[in-house]
Amino acid sequence: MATRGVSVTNKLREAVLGGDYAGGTRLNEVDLADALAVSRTPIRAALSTLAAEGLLEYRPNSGYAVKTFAAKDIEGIYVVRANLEGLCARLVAQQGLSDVHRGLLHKVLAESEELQTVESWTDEVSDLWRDLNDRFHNTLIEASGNSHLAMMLRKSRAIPLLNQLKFRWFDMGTLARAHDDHSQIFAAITGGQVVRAESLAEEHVYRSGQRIIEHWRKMDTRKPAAGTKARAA
Amino acid sequence: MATRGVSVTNKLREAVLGGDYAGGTRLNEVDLADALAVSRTPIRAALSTLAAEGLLEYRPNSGYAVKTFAAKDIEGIYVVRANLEGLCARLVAQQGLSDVHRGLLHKVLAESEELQTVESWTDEVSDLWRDLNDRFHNTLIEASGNSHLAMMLRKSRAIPLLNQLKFRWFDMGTLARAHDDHSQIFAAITGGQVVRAESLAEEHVYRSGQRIIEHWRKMDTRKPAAGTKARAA
DNA sequence: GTTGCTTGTATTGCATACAATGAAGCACTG
DNA sequence: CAGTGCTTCATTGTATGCAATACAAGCAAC
Repeated sequence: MATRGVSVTNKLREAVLGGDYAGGTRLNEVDLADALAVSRTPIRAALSTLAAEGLLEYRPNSGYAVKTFAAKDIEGIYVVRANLEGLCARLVAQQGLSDVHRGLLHKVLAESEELQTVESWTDEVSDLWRDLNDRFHNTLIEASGNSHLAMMLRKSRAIPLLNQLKFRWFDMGTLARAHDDHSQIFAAITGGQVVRAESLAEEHVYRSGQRIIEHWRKMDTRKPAAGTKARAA
Repeated sequence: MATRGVSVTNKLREAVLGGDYAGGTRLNEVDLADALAVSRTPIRAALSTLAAEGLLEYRPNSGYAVKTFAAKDIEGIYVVRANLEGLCARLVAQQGLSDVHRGLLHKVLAESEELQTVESWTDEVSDLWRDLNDRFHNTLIEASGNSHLAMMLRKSRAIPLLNQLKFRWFDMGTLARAHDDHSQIFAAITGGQVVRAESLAEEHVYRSGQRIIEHWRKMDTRKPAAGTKARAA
């Protein structure tokens, strides 16, 4: 078993990414210590780690707060992410896929294909697709063999609150399009079409980013009172 | 004045980036606490922060060690960084430069031009150029107005040991070429040549990366005994 | 000589006590 | 009544003691 510090860090990270705390929420050390049944020490370790990861904001003598993201921030993040995913696809197309990775991607695409047959977009389908989507992108990242790129992309994908939003608003048409994008990217990669792989991947991410920003904006304006210092119950 | 934790973090970060510790060096908490005349608590905070930043590696119940970078890692980092700097230049070219930023860049280029007249490449010149180079790139990043991109680039440029290597091996020819690159990039941006700005910036970083990898490789093979557990005096 | 166990020691993990800081409320003054 | 300074309290910052873990040296058995 890992140390308390590590497991608290993971728990807290999940909570923040999962949207358990509103943006701007201040995280009180003793409350967290109570809630997780540990002392303040591992809590502090976790908080400083998450702050360095960019999920929290730190102000000396004042503590940690969940970082807030405006729609404009999300836009900036997605521009970067699109570029990096494009780079990733290009690298993979250049150096070719290993049998293992090709197998994994093939499996993901087959399961995605199967998912097309469902009737309507339920939460269950949403979860399934999220898993497939993650597996597709993660496999590509792994196949690039570039650990720094992997780290950057991980950071670009870890945005508080986003997880609870992502894919909930999907419909079958959007799913079909996303699945088609994945297929095309895969085809371009296996076909050694380097430039095309890059463009497709970049465009794929960019488009899904546009959609997310749209919905983020709605969510943002729905509770503008938050402003600079939102507070949770 | 900031808290001890913060200032220790900064001191340690500088030390690691400046190459005070060999790659793989284990950082002992009590030794550091002694050396910096604080208790272990702020030391631990600093270590966990730096680990999250990717400068140190953490192993539960074993402590923190300076992350080691093989030439291949540097290569991977520079591929990413080149891409991001390209994106940065593109964004700036798209949205145009503010008067302030144009002024700053102009000043940097003027000073760089002046630096061309020196006779030989001394350490002093090296420091001057490092400053100018940083200012050029940082201004561009700031002008992009994308804080996430800024963060990613900061992480891509913060590599332990690199600072002590960078530019020491330059010569006047290399300087001339780098300065010319900067000028061209600036021209492309002010001229609104979006694609050209991107290509130039990407290529500029990529090339300087190639040079650095070369020298890193030399440095790497000079002390291969280090292996997995190099140790500093 | 090698393998496995045991024990000792160095080092990290955690909890807690206390100090320091900052923010909110209060009385006091103009 | 507005504004200012003080007091108080909640909260974070730091130090330190003790517990737990990992690693290495030494020993014993084969």
